[in-house]
Amino acid sequence: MSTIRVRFAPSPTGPLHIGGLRTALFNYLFAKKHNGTFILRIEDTDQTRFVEGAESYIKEALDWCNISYDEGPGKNEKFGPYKQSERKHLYKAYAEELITKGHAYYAFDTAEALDTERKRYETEKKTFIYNWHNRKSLTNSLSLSTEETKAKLAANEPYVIRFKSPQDETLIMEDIIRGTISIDTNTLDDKVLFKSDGMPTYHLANIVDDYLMEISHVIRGEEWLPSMALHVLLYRAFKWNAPKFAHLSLILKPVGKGKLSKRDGDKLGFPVFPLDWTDPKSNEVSSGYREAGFYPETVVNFLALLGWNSGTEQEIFNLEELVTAFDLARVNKSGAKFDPEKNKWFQQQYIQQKSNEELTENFSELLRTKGITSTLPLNTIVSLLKERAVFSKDLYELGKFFFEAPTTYDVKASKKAWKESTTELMQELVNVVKIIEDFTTENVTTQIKAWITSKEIGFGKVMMPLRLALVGSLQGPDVYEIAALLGKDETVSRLEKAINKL
RNA sequence: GGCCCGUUCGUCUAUCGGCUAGGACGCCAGGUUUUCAUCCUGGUAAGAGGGGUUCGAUUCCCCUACGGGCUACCA
Repeated sequence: MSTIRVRFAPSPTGPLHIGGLRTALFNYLFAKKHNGTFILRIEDTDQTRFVEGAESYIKEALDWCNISYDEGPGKNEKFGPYKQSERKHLYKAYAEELITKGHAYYAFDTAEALDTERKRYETEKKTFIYNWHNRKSLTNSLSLSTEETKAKLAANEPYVIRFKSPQDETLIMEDIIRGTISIDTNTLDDKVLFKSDGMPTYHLANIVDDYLMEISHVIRGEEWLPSMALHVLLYRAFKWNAPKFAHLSLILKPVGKGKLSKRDGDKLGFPVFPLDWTDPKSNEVSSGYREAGFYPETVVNFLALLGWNSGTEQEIFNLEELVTAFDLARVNKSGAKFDPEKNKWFQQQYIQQKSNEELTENFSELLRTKGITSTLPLNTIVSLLKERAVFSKDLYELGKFFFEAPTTYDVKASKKAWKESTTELMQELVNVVKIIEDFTTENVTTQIKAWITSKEIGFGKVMMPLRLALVGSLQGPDVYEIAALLGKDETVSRLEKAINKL
């Protein structure tokens, strides 16, 4: 059995998008499933698009999700460095090797010249492709004589190195997810491999590094599918064994057309980034899952199920379970729309799994930031509130009546609960409450129930206004529990307040 | 425009030629909780269209439509 080595290779041009996070996750799951190695490589060959802080953001996001890499920048650098900018010196020799072997050539066309060509083709309703059909009429080492080329190089004229894509061939390729893909090489572009600024393009750097780092499987987004032919051809030109490829479908926006974008999150009010991100130039803030209150388990689980399923009816998976169940062959071919509602459902499932202790800790911290101190048993309150919460921050809204008496009463609820005779009834209830000796949930329950029964009236006539007086609305946990937790004095005081106000 | 990929309930998906097309989210109804939420039960809703191949197609092939991606000296 050969060793499995996969890599996640983002470029640090901004915050990691959840689509990228899913690619990282699938790579990680595949590696762990097969006892392989998961590598992080930073692809920063485009200096003009470099964004400060993006690399550390990527690392932090992976870390938050518990997706740990075995090799990467600053970690276990066996095949390092793991940043392409630090590998700059490596690539040119490979590009030149290709020229020597006749698989690449120098091109001296200026950006303006190419632009003019493109425009000319456009007016003729044709597509401009730099390849076999027009190489000879453009300025490159294939159209120029050896002497002319040498002269240009000697004169330090700017040049790029282009791949000489083959003619009249149907390339048959295999993708683990998509099966057989075929392409006519005549439709291929002579892609730039080496730029005039001395840096390789993605294509060259990617292939060279995957080879040098002994990558066995390339798992990446569908946006790379059109480049697969070039990459396969490059491996062939170098006489290297190509890794296996798997192209993941994209995550689409919830409504409308197109792939999920940063804007969608802002518009529909859900995060599309793992962590908050402040753009260093515009100071614009994009909100992240972490800060929105989602658990990393939620994000991982939800993302895993977007485009993959285990074939069983299980939907809740932790990371270890995902590793065990994961199979690239069960990844879907088609794009998946992002569904914020289902995302929320996963979060709710996970908060229900949390222990009361952990949630109580979150809760007391939340109260501290709100400046609320209380002697009430927080863990009991949390256990009552938990099933109503989706995020731990909900606990505050859900339970704030425990700490402050209602100042207003929900209008609709008042109408429903507080009738003509209620005031008198509540006054009577105050006296009943006052004589309860030991103010436990049990005693409160039995004694109020006994009184209601003796009055021979419906329970709703008492319980609803009582709830309204204690909570301010017709919501929340069991009324007797609430009363017992608040204590006799507070219960009486809130009842009297309601009697005055309603 | 060209090239490549895709297409099952509104959404995520199961089905690897023979099913009353299953599950989940959402939504609706009922029950439990004398409130709300949770929970339970039930309901709603799908094979893009047209041709083939086959005894039989959601499943295999072709065409069309639609969706997506790519089409930079960006990744």
